Amino acid sequence: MRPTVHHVAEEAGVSLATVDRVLNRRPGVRAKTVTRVNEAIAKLGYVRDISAANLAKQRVYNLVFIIPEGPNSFMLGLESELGQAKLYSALERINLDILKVRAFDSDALANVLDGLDLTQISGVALVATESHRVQGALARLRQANIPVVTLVSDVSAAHRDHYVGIDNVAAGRTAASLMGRFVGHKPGKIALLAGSMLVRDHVERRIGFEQVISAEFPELDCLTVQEGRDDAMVTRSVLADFLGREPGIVGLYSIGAGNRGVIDVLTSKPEYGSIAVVAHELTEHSKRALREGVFDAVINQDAGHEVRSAIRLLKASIDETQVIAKQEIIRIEIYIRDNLP
Amino acid sequence: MRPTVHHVAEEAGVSLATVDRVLNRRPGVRAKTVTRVNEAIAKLGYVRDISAANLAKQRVYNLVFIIPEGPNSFMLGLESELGQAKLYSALERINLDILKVRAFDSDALANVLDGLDLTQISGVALVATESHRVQGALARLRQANIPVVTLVSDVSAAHRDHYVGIDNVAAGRTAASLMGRFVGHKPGKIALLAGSMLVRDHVERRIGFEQVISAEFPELDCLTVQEGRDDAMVTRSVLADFLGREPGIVGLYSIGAGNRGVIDVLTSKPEYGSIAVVAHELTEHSKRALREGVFDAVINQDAGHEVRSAIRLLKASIDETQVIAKQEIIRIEIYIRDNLP
DNA sequence: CTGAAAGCGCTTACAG
DNA sequence: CTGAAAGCGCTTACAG
Repeated sequence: MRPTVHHVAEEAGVSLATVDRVLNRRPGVRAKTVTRVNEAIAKLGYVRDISAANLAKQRVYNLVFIIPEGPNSFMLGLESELGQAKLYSALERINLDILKVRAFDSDALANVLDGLDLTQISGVALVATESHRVQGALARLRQANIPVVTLVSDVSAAHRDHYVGIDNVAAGRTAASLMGRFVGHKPGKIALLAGSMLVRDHVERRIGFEQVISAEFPELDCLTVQEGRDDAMVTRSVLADFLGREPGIVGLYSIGAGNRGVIDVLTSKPEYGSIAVVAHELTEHSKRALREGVFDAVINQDAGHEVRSAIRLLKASIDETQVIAKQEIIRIEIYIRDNLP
Repeated sequence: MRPTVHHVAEEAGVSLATVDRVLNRRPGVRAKTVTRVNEAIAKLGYVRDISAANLAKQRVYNLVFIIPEGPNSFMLGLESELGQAKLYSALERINLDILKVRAFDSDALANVLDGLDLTQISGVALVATESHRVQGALARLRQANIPVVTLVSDVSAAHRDHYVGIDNVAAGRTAASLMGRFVGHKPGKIALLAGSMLVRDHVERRIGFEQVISAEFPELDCLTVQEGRDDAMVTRSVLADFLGREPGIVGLYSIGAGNRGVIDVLTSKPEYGSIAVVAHELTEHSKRALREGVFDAVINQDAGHEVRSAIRLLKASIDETQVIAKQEIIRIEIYIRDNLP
């Protein structure tokens, strides 16, 4: 049988209240008593039963998720996963608040962060757009002992406790290796289409992509990055123009969102059918594009996994417990027509 | 505030004990009283706090995992994940027992299943080798109301509650699509190497693979399947012989385990360097093979995810609660050199 | 067929 | 600085 606080109290010759004080590092216990209790804990191999503790405390975890608003399918998917998570989290005394903020707008993000009532919040997860103000706001949270997790798009490591997302340089390299093989060593130009070069994830994917193309597929030539603002409408006109005026394109790497716009353009002219396409994020649109042969591969990160992982990491920070490291690694998933979920 | 048993009792005008009887469907309550309590539950939207219930019950979940023994790296990985899971599961009153049985030996498996003490067990997960006797043994478990989950290799759906693993036909199709692209539409022969044609997963992968090759890459010719018993030594000699006597092989699909043997043979002669290779399961060996360009792609299923999923599914069956369906889907993962975890 | 009281492992005022 | 008692939401003998 697992030892309980009662066993520890008896072993240390103190009361339950004192054991509890030591366990929770509350002040007002003599150093000598602390030592006695800690020795008893070590001797018995006592491990606290967190659910019993939470029951007694009537603890509630108030977690705030801040995500970009707008018609980006991936972010809508993330939001829907958060909705799902909200339902079952309630059973574990976890409250999820979802706040939306303008995409790519670091000031708007900083405003939301600054507006949080720190006395009401146990942890924060955010899809970051980095800026000096955002960094300051995050520092304030962490000073208040509120754990911060970045989701999908990171800030520099000093300003958050964890990053939940993929290694975007590696994702770009992965895209490039697939692209090179799909094109099949015939020379040509590669079009690059991103949401914005202001967010770290898109920048990093591009870096990884160009690394591998220049090192291993020198016959391919990466053109200047076009920006579609992760918006299907903008993407459509930007890409249509670009393909119209650049002949000899054999491959397209769609770094960001806006896949609907990409698909519209690619299916608008028969000659675009031969372009090898690697895109990001599995959505209903990109799944269909894979099935119909418009896209050749999609690199994905599992939004549901990311949401659950962020929740587990925040809760573990708050409880000061361990997570299972391998469970929290977000994989760079490759999808082709045949392994769609 | 969430309603509790106290609120339900008051609303229904009964005692806590009676509420508890209804909640747990215990006998000895008048039908009329049952209705009153259920109405109160519905009216208040009461949801039982499982951790409080488990605390009161001092409930322990005894889960048995049955996996094949032997030097198969994937199964050793699965075992190590089970070891990990054992550590943290203890915190949630879950006991894991790991039983090992000879690989591909359905009688040995049936013997272990028949030997289980059904009064001591809450749930069973097994890597299945199917047979009539195994089916019978599983039926006996399920009659005793013990949930059964198959892991990695399935039996027919009537004999288990859940299957935790990938769709192996789709995995085979995925391997074929990659193979076809990697070979690059030049004609040639494809070698197929499996562990055993007695296990469903290997049979299914082969079916999927040949479907896609014959439909979409008619220039490729699949040769007779060789069996390596998921053993590196056996695999090595079988494959070396085979490649020695079959000229014109442009691709190799390694359906099962025994990757070490495959790597040894492929690196033994320079002319094998041009063979496109798709294999299964990410292990230290196959990762190295990807990095060094010996393998072109590896199809993987995440053993850690499978173990955790099996535990969650068994626990949910026992508690009669819901799981998050999407979290329990095991993905057909594709790894190339660039997206290794 | 039903209920009052004690207990699961932990925490929290309150008293001293 | 320390302890006795009550309580978190649920379940379990025991009594009637």
